[in-house]
Amino acid sequence: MARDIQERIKKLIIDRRLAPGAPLPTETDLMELLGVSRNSVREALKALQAMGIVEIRHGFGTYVGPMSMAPMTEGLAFRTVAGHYRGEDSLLQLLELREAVETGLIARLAGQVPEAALAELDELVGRMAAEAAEGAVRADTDRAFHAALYRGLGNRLLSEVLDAFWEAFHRVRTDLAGLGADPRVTHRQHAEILAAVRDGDALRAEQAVRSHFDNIRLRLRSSGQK
Amino acid sequence: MARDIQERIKKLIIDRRLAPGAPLPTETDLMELLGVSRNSVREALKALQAMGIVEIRHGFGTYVGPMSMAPMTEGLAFRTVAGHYRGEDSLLQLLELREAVETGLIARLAGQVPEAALAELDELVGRMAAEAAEGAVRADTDRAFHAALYRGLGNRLLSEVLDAFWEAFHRVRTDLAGLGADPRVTHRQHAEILAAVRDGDALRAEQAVRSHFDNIRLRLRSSGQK
DNA sequence: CTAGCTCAGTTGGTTAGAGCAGCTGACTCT
DNA sequence: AGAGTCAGCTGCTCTAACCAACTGAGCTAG
Repeated sequence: MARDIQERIKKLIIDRRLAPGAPLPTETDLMELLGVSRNSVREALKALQAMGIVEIRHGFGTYVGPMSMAPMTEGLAFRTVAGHYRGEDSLLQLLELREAVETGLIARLAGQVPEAALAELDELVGRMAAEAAEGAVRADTDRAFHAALYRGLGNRLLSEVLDAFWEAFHRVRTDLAGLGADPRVTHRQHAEILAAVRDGDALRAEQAVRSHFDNIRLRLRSSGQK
Repeated sequence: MARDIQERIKKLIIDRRLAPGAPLPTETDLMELLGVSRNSVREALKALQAMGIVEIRHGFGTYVGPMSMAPMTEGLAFRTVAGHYRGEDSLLQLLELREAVETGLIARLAGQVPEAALAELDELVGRMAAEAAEGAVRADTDRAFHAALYRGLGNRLLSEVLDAFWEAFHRVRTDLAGLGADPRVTHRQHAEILAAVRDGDALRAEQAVRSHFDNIRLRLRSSGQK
């Protein structure tokens, strides 16, 4: 029955064509509308909130959620942490998921990235160089580079999924292993990826991405032996 | 605070190294353990259930969930349906997400698939032929083909993610557009993919996968004009 | 007249206690 | 020995009350 309530609220969003950010009926209204107690309504909303379908703001109201990939990030991260503590190589699997997908995509991107995006990537690589000189590349910069790179594929859903993978990996990594790659190597590898993509050399681009992931994997293995 | 309860339950799973299927404390126990009311415990559990982190069985108990990708499938499907009804081409985006990822992966697979897996794929293509002769290829068969294909990459997480994409797409497609591809074309295209992979011809394999998706896209467009 | 404050009203958050419903396992009767 | 029953766990739903966050109208001070 609880399942049923969730479905009916979802149906309500669909039927009313509610866009993300649109207000939903109050808990009291939903009570009457669905003919169940407030408690049940709240449990259903909590579940929908966990899936990112609704957004609840205390003292303000309930709204249609952003439908982002945040819940997926959350779930992936937890699954990976839980697996890690039980002796699985879940973090490595997550990294290899990213590697498999990103190396597969980079070839299609080579030579296809518009000038504006290349300029943005140039700026990010420049920032990496500056940050490397000061000791460590900021995580945000790395994330922005990957996001800007695959934005060129022109699929927002794909971009969000890749970003979710990135974030899940990053969160688990900083939680478990002390993060730490040689910032100068990181900078050099990103510069190489960008150069290959700019030249339209698909094979070299793929090799560059693979090297980048090899580097991360190496760091993971060395710090993970505890 | 509700957020806090969820985190503490998650922490409990991590700290106790609980594997999927392991029993969690009862609601009453969690009440005392966390020092909150039964209601709050239940709301937290509902949210965790929605994320697949716990599994609740009425009259039996609460258990650590399978941590599958099912919640992601759920979320993706809803996001796509909601977007579709609001006039977005969300279903097409989901298809292109699959296309981008699968065409990227197939090249790495060409010539690398062990004989046992090829035999399994042969069997599935054979089943497709039989089903096509009877009118329509069963969805399960198509799903099994894609699953068996990418299983060869040796990453369970990756396989689950791809399968989740497949299922989300399939569910939305059958919900929205009347499903319907020419079953003989479907069979032929899968046979071609398998042949190219067996020959180790990466380019041909990629082209075959792309054709397959082109075919689906075409059907989508023609039935989606309502 | 305006800027800022206060307070009432709305909305979600939390608690408490009661009874319902599904499942298991032991106990009993045949 | 086997099948039926019942007691006890478990989670599920409801009601009723109060707490906490936010908004906005109205009031007060400048």
